[in-house]
Amino acid sequence: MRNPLILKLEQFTAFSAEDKQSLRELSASKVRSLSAKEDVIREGDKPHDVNLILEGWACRYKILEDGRRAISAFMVPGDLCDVRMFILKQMDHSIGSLTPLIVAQIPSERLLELADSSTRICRALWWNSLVEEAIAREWASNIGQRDVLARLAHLFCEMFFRLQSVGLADHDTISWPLTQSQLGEAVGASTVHVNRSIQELRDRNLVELSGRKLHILNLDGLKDLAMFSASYLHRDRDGQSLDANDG
Amino acid sequence: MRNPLILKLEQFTAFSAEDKQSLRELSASKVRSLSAKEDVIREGDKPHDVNLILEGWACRYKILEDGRRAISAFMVPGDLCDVRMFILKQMDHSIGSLTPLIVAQIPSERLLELADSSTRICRALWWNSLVEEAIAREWASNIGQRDVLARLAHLFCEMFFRLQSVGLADHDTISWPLTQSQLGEAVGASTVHVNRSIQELRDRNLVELSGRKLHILNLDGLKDLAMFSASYLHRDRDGQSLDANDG
DNA sequence: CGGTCATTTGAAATCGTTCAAAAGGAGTGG
DNA sequence: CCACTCCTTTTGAACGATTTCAAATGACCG
Repeated sequence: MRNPLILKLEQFTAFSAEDKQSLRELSASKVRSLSAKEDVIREGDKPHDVNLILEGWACRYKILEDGRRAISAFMVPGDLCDVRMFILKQMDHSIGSLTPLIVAQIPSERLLELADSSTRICRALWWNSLVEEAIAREWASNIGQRDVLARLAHLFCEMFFRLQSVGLADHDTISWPLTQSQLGEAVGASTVHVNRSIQELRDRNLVELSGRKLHILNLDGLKDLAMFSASYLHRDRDGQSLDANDG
Repeated sequence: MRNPLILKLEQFTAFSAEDKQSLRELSASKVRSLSAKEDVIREGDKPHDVNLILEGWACRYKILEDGRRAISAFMVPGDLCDVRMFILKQMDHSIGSLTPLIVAQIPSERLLELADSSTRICRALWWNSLVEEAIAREWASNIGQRDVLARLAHLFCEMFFRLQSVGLADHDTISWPLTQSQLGEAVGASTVHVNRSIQELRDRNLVELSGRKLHILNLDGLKDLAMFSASYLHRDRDGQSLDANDG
């Protein structure tokens, strides 16, 4: 199996064989399996390891005082859960599994050592945090300015590109483990309305969603409806100047 | 005048006199004045300087294809506009002034040098980016899960605490330069609805908003309504262990 | 085959938008 | 100080989007 972290970071710069080897060793750290609907980390925790998702989906969430759950991000293979913990005293939100999950628990010292030892890897990790921030901002403006139909279309586009970049898109199809109610917690809409909006996307022949698979029938149409522009994902090898040349 | 960047970063760790001096010199870099409604940086730009806001308010925004403007963040004195540009090839959104603005244009090399020379400052800057990311996530869940009344209440709370931390709150009053239509672009609501929601907040004796001033009459009530918890602002000196002891 | 959870449907109630217009500042030039 | 203008705030009313509640249907698991 290709390593999803390496695949993702290579969107930024080309690694040397040595870089890749170090990153692969990192992912071979203590591997942990979780089932669906468990917490990887809980709000208030001060974790010592960084969790790298190898398989499955997770989400960042908060429980509001009135009991509802707000999902603020989805995380898929290649995503690092909590790099921020080098600095922040405690988690201000929780991370929970949405499917059975396989994560590598990377001791934070090892990650720091690696970043210190290779400028290329250090920059790539930095790039990665900045892209995560950009995704968070895009999420906010997605939810703030679009109607629910376009929000869903936008989310479908984003997850398609993100999974594609870690080798998890099969042509125009990705796995889609989310229930409509989880989708509602993410886009800020009721389950009923999510359901009706998905039907509308289906009627317009943009997507097909069944059997935990999302099949994108008309990517351009979906992007138009969502007003989606992929620039915030920064997949354009911003760090080319750092490229290693021994691949 | 106290330096807003120092005040802000000191929420994380206590600086030495020397640290403070370096930071002060940074803010004395080329100072630029802008009037309201200008762009500080435009989407697609590749800036070479980092802009530090010394006075005034700015916002991050994108223009959507249908012409509407989505505001995804407000920026106030002490905020650094675009640290991300060390890594990313180009801006994926614009930054525009909302009031007349005074910014220090810090050459990126100087900021990097400073970060290299002091672990304390380096960590404080890192902390700052992570808090910005947390603010972006909170923004998303604010807009996704709350009704417009609570969204406004939440934004009022956030800006109050942020301005307070850079010494710009006068007891329970902060300056509030935003028009209701700008507020609408930020919280994802029509101007009319923003107006009616503000009236409701007024009727409930939570805030008073007039003459470009926001007067908070009942902070606890406002926080309850907003389901506001300040933990995401990480004002609790997470980096205490790095504290200098010569203040 | 029953039980549980996810999806779908209908209808009423609520929230928020849109359009159009009036009222209220704040600044400018005479 | 007034008249004029521009911009923001406020109001009313109709319309549209979305939620809520309640119930039916479908899918999967043991």
